[in-house]
Amino acid sequence: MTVPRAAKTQRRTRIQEEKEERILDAALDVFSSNGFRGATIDQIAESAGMSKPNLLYYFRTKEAIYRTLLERMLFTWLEPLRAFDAEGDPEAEIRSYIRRKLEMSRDFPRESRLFANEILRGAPHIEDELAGPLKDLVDEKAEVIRAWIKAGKLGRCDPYHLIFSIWATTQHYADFDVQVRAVLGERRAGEGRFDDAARFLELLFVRGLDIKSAKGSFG
Amino acid sequence: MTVPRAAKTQRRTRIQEEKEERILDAALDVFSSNGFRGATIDQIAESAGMSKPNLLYYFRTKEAIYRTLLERMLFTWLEPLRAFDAEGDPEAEIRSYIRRKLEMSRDFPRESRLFANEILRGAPHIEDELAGPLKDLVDEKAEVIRAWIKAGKLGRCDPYHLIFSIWATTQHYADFDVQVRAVLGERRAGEGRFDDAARFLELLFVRGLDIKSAKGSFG
DNA sequence: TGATAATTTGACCGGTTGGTAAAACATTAC
DNA sequence: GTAATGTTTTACCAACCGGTCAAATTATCA
Repeated sequence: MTVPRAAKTQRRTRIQEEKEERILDAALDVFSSNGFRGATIDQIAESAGMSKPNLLYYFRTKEAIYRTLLERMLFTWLEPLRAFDAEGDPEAEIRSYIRRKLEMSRDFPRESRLFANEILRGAPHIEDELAGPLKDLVDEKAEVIRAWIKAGKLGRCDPYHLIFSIWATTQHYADFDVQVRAVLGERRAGEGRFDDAARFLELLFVRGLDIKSAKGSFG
Repeated sequence: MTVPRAAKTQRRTRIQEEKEERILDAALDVFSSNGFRGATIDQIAESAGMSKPNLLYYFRTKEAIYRTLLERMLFTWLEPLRAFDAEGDPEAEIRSYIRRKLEMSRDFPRESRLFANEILRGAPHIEDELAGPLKDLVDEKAEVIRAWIKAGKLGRCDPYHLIFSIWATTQHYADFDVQVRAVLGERRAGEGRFDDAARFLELLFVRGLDIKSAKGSFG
């Protein structure tokens, strides 16, 4: 029998681990730039340097690849928000949250686009994830922000929309990259635009939220 | 001969106009929620209440429908930015720009998602539009903002990233609607979230940009 | 080395999809 | 009414696509 077909009980051979990684990387490329429906197994297989049946030996279906990718991505996507610390200084926390999210857009644009794609389509694969773990986490952090407001460390504002606006502005640089590049033109072609964005966004939020820093302004 | 096939010379029959409109509306539904590749002609045809060959009598290809939709959408999408007035009061202009964009997210979410989809895919159909007309318009408005800054009406900041951040935050409510709803839960289920968003965003930007209003604070 | 299990390949299949051909049907113009 | 033009339908096709199968090949290990 040749049943195992990747991860039946646990990770088996070194070759399995290696190939699966190559497939996932190729799939991330293809899915993030073509969407689930727009991606073909042949494309992924070719990009991973193997034949379609060979790829299907490691992942039984296209869906299986996609789901694996989504799972991994969701975890890292939430990492920065998890790091948001109630004990920390509001200004420092918000600044570093913005910076972290911006770094993710710079370093993992494919993951960001994969996520954007899924959400655009109505999140058919992760609706439970959104209404469950994500909502809980956001609720928790919103409470932190609300406490800061009550303590007078922050101007009054809706913490949910605050979080949304940080997500939106930072992910924009990954998801709408083509547009950003087209508009900026040759000016600041390289990674410089991420530094500019960080500067602008930190200023916008720190000032806009009327944050009273414990240790005064950094700048 | 039955050659005309929709708009050979000019708009001909009333029936043509009517059917084309129905097709475009159905196509907007289908394209915006499934992407170009994910949409099928059959789906569009069914949603428009006609047979596939009948639909193809009005638009020769799937591409043709998509292009028509994109063209229309781009025009209205840029409308709010065009309305941005150099002569106006900075605070009023930025407030109304935010409000207008937010209204577009509320009233035309399908168009917003169609656009987001196209950009996510690398804007294959509208790259010229982005690097040409869009860039020119943004350059022009960035100059306006820069002038306001020079005149001391606005704190120093990068006008391009300012525009990006308004785009991002406002379109977020259309493009990431599922996520927004999931996180907000039953709380503020209806259209109320747009009012909350408007309140938050206007506050964030007016304060964050350190705008010195001619007529003092509105609130 | 040989047996056993893991991996890879080529050939194939059924369903879907974008699009066509041609004839039937409806509408309008005279 | 009838001829010309505009519209709709039925039947169809070729390419693509997700996935299977069985045989061939390679790696592992006693």
